[in-house]
Amino acid sequence: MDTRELRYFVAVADELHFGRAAQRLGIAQPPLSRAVSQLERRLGVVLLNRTSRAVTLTDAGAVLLHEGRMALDAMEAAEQRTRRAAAASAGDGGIVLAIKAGASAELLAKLLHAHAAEPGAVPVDVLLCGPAQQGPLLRTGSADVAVLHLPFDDTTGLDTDELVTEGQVVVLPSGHPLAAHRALRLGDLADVPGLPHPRWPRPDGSYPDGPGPEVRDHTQLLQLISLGRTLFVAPDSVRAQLRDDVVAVPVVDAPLVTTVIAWPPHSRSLAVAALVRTALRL
Amino acid sequence: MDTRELRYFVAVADELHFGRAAQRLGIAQPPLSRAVSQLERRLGVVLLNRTSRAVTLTDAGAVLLHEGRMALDAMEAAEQRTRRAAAASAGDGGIVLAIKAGASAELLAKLLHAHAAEPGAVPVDVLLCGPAQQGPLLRTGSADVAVLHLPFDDTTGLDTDELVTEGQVVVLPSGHPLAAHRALRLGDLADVPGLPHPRWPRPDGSYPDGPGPEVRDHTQLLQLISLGRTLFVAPDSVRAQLRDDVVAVPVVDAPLVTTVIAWPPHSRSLAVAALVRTALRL
DNA sequence: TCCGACCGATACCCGTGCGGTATCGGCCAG
DNA sequence: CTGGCCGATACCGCACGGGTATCGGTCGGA
Repeated sequence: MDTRELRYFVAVADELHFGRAAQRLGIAQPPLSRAVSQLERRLGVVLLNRTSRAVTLTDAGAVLLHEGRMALDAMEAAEQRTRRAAAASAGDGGIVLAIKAGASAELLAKLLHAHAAEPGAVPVDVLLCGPAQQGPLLRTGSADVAVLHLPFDDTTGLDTDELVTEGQVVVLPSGHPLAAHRALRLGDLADVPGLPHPRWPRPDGSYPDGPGPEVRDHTQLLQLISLGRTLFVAPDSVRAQLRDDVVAVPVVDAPLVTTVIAWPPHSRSLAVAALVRTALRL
Repeated sequence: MDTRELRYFVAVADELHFGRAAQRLGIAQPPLSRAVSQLERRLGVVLLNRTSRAVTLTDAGAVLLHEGRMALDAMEAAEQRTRRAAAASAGDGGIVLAIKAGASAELLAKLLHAHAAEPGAVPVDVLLCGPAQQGPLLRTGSADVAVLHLPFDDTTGLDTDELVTEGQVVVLPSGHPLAAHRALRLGDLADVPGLPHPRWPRPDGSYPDGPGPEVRDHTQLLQLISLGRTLFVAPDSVRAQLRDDVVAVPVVDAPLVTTVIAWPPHSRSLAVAALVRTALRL
């Protein structure tokens, strides 16, 4: 199977529309139709049910969409890591650590400090990324190690070690009535008048519908909270970054958040192994 | 990156010889040279150091060999699983379980029996394979679930659950002086006169050098043992399959063998999940 | 009921690029 | 110094991918 055919099929399966998929791929529609039916002929499997009004996935098509995405990720990972290996042996660039921007700041600082103190430590490039981006970055080879947070991030197919587990707090405007409580429950936060939950961008950049404000980063978020426009549930450790115009109140029934360090399962990099070892000693 | 170029590069990196690699791929040598240097140009990375007498891998080339193998496995897995998904929804064929031929026979029988008793159980095709083949079969999508044995099999990149842990025994001809012992150590078995360790075939079918007899399966092996030509160290559970012309003696310092059930980390198959659940209940 | 819009498939043409053969250039052995 | 080995280069023919034009089928609205 060819990557081209697979990329084409994934685009069609995503869009369920040959025209839009062709546009996304930057080609015309007829070659796309041809390539997909050629793939079906090669596999001997019907992947899509087409009518002139709708395109739907068959069971086999759903499998290929899922498995094919992994395979394309693996291809991209091979390419990225090869490029980075070449850059590394040319002397510039070290290993890349991906972490959600604004998360586990203190832990990250301690980790980088401890790592730098090791003899023969490889330089670490920190890649601050959006929510739930660390896993894909690892899987596509754009990063060598990542810090991620269960149960939010998906670790399937990655090797991990646990670093810390913590409860969650809700961050509220300091003047708000709820801020006076010693503890809260998720039910108390579901429909607070005037404090809707914020809306984060999806991977494709669009925002879900809802009443809350659209946010892109933590600075923006904290400002919106201090303005009394929204609230925010996050792990305990965000407290270290809060100023006194906002208040953190424990949420007793929020799921525990486990911070883990993760790497691709077949990693052979000694540098990654050393960094993980350092992290586990913290 | 194209699968064709990657397959070509992997072949050259394996053989470290363009001519042999071309032969293995079934093409002439010049297109192969061209494809590999085109890949290098596309990546902007030197993968091979060539002289007219020898070809060696660069660091980046070693990375691409490793990562590229994984990526090609993933591509093949996508293809295989799609084909099998189509066959499954056509009604024929169930999930494929890979297990080393002759290993954990009793456990396998219990598992299959328990699974068959479940309501709505999917049929299970058992794929008996050679040593250390289960991992690759899972990774290339030829199997959905496998039983493997630590520390012999490589589980990197697979999700696993432990089933049982057991010690090892040495299987000896019943008349042999060592057979009278209650327990033995690995050191006692290293150089037993007249009883060299058997030689198993490598994945490519060739045999390593050594004094022991070449063996291909357990029947052959047991026959050679009863003939007094070799001995064999294996997990406790092989005892169930022994006849009285051979004797099993515990090896006290042999590594413990853990039997695990494994599946690809991103498996979404409910049938696999059900089989794993059944296995854990045993 | 019919027309128009939408959507995927088909027909046909053109250019890129893959694979083949022939040959070159460098390197070690005898 | 020469023959043999090995990878690179040169050149050619054809298959295949991508483009435009068009068809066939289906739904919605007048």
